[in-house]
Amino acid sequence: MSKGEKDVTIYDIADKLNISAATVSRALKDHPRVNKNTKKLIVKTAEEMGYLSNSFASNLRKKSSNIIGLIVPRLNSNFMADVIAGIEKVLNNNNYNLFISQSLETMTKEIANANAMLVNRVDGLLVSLAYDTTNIDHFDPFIKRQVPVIFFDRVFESDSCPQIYIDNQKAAYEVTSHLIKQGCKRVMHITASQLRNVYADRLAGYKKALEDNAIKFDESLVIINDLSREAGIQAAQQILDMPNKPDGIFVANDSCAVSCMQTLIKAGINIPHDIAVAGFNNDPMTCVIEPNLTTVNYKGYEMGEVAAKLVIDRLVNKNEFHPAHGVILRSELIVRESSTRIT
Amino acid sequence: MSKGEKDVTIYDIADKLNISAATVSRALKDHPRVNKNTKKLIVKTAEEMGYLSNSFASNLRKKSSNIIGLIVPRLNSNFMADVIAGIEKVLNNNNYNLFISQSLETMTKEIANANAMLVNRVDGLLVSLAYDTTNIDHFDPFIKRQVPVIFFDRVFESDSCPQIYIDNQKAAYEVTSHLIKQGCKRVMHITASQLRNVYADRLAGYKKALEDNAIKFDESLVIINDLSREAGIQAAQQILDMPNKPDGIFVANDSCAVSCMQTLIKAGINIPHDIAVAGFNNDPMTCVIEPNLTTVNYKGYEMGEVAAKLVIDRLVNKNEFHPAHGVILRSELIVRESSTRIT
DNA sequence: TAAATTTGCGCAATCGATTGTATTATTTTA
DNA sequence: TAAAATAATACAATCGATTGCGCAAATTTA
Repeated sequence: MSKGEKDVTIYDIADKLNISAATVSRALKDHPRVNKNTKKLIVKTAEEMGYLSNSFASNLRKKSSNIIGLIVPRLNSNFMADVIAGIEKVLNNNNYNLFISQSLETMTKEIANANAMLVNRVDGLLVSLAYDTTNIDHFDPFIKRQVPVIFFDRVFESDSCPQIYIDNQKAAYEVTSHLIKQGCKRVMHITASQLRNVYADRLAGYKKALEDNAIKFDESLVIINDLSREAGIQAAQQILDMPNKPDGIFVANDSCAVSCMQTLIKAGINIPHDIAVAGFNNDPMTCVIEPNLTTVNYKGYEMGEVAAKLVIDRLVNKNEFHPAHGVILRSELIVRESSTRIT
Repeated sequence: MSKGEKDVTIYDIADKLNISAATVSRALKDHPRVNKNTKKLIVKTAEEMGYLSNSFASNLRKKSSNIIGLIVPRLNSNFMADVIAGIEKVLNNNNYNLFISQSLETMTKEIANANAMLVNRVDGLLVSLAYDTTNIDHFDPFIKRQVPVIFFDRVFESDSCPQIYIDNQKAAYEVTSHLIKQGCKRVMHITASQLRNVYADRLAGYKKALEDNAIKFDESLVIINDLSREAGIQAAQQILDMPNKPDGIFVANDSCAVSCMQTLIKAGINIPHDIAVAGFNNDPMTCVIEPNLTTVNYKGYEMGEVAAKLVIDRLVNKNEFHPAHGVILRSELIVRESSTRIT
């Protein structure tokens, strides 16, 4: 099988140069106590011999992997792509690698992912929770081992883990208020699992806006589903069957909002005049659908950066997490035609 | 710093039970030469003590990581999400983990990613190439070390690496033929870097279809860009400036096709009657744009599965790669309103 | 019942890099 | 020039799991 020449080790280099492996090791990591010329020679020889440091050995000895784990619900969104880009930038600058996995919105897979991260001994963990995660016991082993765990976007209240998110309640309040200002009297809200802060807070913001506008909260105007495209179609059908239809809809994500809109439009509903619609996330899709979708924008890239900086700060600079665990990032309402009645 | 109790090792378990570490090690991996009762006791004790196998030590000794690397141009597409899901399913079933990274379409980052994979000693590597990758020298170290490298979708001709892709030429031929059948006489083609098989083959298929329909190939009807949304807008503007406009456009990906269409429509062009349009990939967006976009569908999930199975087969079953290196998967033309003139 | 197997377990080397503690060579200081 | 300080290198233990080999006990076979 392995006709391939054996991997070159620091011992091979040491033998060749008649020096000790310790010096080779130190030279390769630019230790100050090694003579400059020796260093140069060693580095050159290592290169010539095709040396590749064995990270297993190194990690074993150093008890660290320089790998940060990332667990997200899904990868196929622009938001997550931005988050990842932000994380990668910071990690690369600090010589850390990223281990990515997706839970596909299930706690089961999230647990499996966490275990994989544990076994592969990541030095830190960044997490955005799945829909149905009811507790975060699966992250306890990390905390016990002093591996920093940081939640972003879909966070979980925990004293041991910092959290990064936007003010979802405020954002939802703004969306709902905006719809009301456009003349909506019966605003519907479509959202997902109330286990997740992002959806619970958005519902809270929605309720608060109703309240502040003296509109009575109507339970029948709230739909909780998985915010998938299919769910959007179903929700639309449900709306079409309603005798007393809403005149505004605030959907907690864009792809669901879009499919819902499409279905409504096909059924002859005029948007925004019969029903005004708003989404959340500012997905590229929002500018493809006609009329363009009002939505909430927030910067995934920045969120990724902040999360990564927090871990790095903890790992590299040995800083304890700031006592105030929450970092709240900015978001903005983007008004487009799907909700514009007054011009 | 680390007040956390030290990690439990097999030696701790061995001491506690007054047996050897060798037996503990064997018991934990269910070695047949260990008594069933001893095994049970060891497993139970390990659990109680909160034992976690140290993969560094294990990997060092076994010279394998059980990690497969994945390098893709971008993560934020539905196609890639499907691919990844397919890969993960197969890998999980075989007790392998996945290490994901994105090149963001640049060779520089692709090389950096490859090096990270090398350092972290993945057991196998799955790759879809960036736009501007001109050679695959950065994968040589893997091949030298007998680490299987498999290309999918955006492949590179190489004797050492199997390739999985669709028949892009045929698919493009079908798209172009379809447009011609709808009455198009001047079909434009918008595509990307001809370094990549997918785009070179699509151009070839486009040319072949023209030829077979006795239409002379016109260089000025081919635009090569990066197929981004912005590029689609630019391309549309370029078209609008043309004195002799095309009456059909075949774009090599959907998001570019969509933004191009949007721009054309805004300028008063009627699609499909003035210009018929077709894309590639069957992104969800194709059913959001009006008129819905004709496109080519191919199954990312299956492609991921096949790629992963190939590595696993090589690693687990020690099978050499099949002499016929290419696996060609099925694709299908999906005709929608953006190109339907005849009904 | 003696011989041959099989079962169960331990010894000790090994994987390759790191690092605290010598040790030797060189330079500086007194 | 001897003593002290510094620079450069080497020694050897260590990280924790794996595994070939050996040995004893238990079981089977003849």
